[in-house]
Amino acid sequence: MDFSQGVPEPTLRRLPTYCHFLRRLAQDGADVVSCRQIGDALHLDPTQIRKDLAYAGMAGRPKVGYPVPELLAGVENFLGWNNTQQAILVGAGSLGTALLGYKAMDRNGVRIVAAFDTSPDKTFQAIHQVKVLPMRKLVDLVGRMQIHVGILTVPAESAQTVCDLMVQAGIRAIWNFAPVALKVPDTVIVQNENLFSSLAVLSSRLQSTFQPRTLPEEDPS
Amino acid sequence: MDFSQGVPEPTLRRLPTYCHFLRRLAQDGADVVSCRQIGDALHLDPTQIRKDLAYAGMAGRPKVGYPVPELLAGVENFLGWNNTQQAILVGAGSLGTALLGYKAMDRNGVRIVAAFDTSPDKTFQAIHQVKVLPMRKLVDLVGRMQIHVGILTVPAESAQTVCDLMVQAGIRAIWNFAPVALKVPDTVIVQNENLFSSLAVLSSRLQSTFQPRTLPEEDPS
DNA sequence: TTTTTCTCGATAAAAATTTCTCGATTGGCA
DNA sequence: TGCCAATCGAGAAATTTTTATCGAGAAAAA
Ligand SMILES: NC(=O)c1ccc[n+]([C@@H]2O[C@H](COP(=O)([O-])OP(=O)(O)OC[C@H]3O[C@@H](n4cnc5c(N)ncnc54)[C@H](O)[C@@H]3O)[C@@H](O)[C@H]2O)c1
Ligand SMILES: NC(=O)c1ccc[n+]([C@@H]2O[C@H](COP(=O)([O-])OP(=O)(O)OC[C@H]3O[C@@H](n4cnc5c(N)ncnc54)[C@H](O)[C@@H]3O)[C@@H](O)[C@H]2O)c1
Repeated sequence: MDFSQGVPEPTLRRLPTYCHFLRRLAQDGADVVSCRQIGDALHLDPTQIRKDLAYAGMAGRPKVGYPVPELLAGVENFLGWNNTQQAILVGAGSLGTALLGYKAMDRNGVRIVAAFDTSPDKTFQAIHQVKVLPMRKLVDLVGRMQIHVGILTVPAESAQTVCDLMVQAGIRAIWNFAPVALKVPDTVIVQNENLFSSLAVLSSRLQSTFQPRTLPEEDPS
Repeated sequence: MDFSQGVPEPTLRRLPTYCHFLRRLAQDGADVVSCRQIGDALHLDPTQIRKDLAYAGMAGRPKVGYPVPELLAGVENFLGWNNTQQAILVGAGSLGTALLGYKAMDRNGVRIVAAFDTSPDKTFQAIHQVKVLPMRKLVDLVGRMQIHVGILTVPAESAQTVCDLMVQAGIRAIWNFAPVALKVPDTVIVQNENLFSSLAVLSSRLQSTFQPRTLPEEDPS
């Protein structure tokens, strides 16, 4: 398999889905699983799954499939989900609160160890067992705890400012929920999460079921 | 331009970003904008932007660029964001509450007109001015108000049940936040929103900055 | 007016990704 | 044991998406 370019992003995006499915399978006590089974459950092409798993370094056996526990462990390991990254979250608003309360995060590679906010109403409280601190504590805490991941859930207009602060503090990867393109040094990774992108795909598809964009060819009947 | 296959999904996912940028530009009173400017601001290739805009049916003028108001209106119109879809949300928990409070939704093609939940603690209250109703009211309301879009924010184990109910009620498109592959008839559109996909891309990238997956060639020094 | 420069539109090339095909391996079963 | 069916792995082909190139139009400058 060709690793010179790293793993294709689409593959990377599918792997967590496999993980989730495999976990349920493991709970149900399944020993082995074939790509076909996974494909049926997840509505994906078996060949593609096989290729994705190969990227993650997993091999199966003909006629049998993949051993579920090994496969799960292998994929989780590949994604770096067994040594959880510690993260901070900035912006303990609606979305921030939801993320703080999202228990599944722990099992998926990230643990939020502290939140930050400007609002005095929020600071020095705990939201879902995570302390909310004032912004001035950010740089020190990030440096002291060697935190690499920052989650950005402040309004769009504050995003760049907060981003700069994160970078200054030593954050290496930013998960950005604000709908802006952050400016960062080359050494910092930004992953944008844009809800409206998905929504656009949905509305566009929906719209085209009402009034298809393509005029149909003459019916050959 | 070739519309026989519909618009490419990557294009569709980029369009909302352009919209957001254009809105700010329009607020600032800009008359025209070139692909180059957009590309600089959004860190994208100008050629790609031009192609995306062409898919949306927008044309510019050489040397000048695109007129901002027309471009914005055109893209919004293309995405169906000017005749807002009404939607219901099921699962008024952490995430559901955040979405109900997300004001920007209105400007991006979807208005949540009602929420539903099984928990008696939640029902008959209003969250962010949206009423939360018990599940038994769902089918009637969806039918009566001719609602086509459903937002699914219940725990994974309830997702399929709720999905079936939505389909039965006449929902045509489901925006699914639960990490499961829903089973629906062909006529129903499902758009999955999987946070952990993005997170996987982020952690994988971060991991490879620490220990690149590719063994480096012999150092030529 | 003429020249220069910028930007679009269309087409072509390149790259990435998905899908297909085929042979090989394995386990089950007569 | 020997055959059959299921499944994997690898490479080829097809498709999709991104990037590059070129000519032309339009404004600004000379
Ligand atoms: N609510 C959603 O469902 C949702 C979904 C997707 C994306 N988003 C995006 O997430 C961001 C936050 O949305 P929200 O709905 O949670 O908003 P919100 O207003 O509820 O929360 C924002 C929080 O950030 C804090 N804040 C503001 N400026 C700050 C600063 N300079 N430094 C630190 N903290 C600051 C505020 O005190 C507030 O607590 C927005 O950019 C929004 O576009 C929200
Ligand atoms: N919290 C997050 O940040 C987050 C992020 C991404 C995805 N998700 C996903 O969104 C879903 C909800 O997450 P959450 O954190 O909001 O959970 P939550 O427990 O806070 O909320 C779930 C809500 O759904 C309601 N509910 C449960 N079963 C129901 C049913 N059968 N019919 C109607 N309502 C029902 C509950 O009463 C509760 O109000 C989960 O599938 C989760 O994986 C959550």
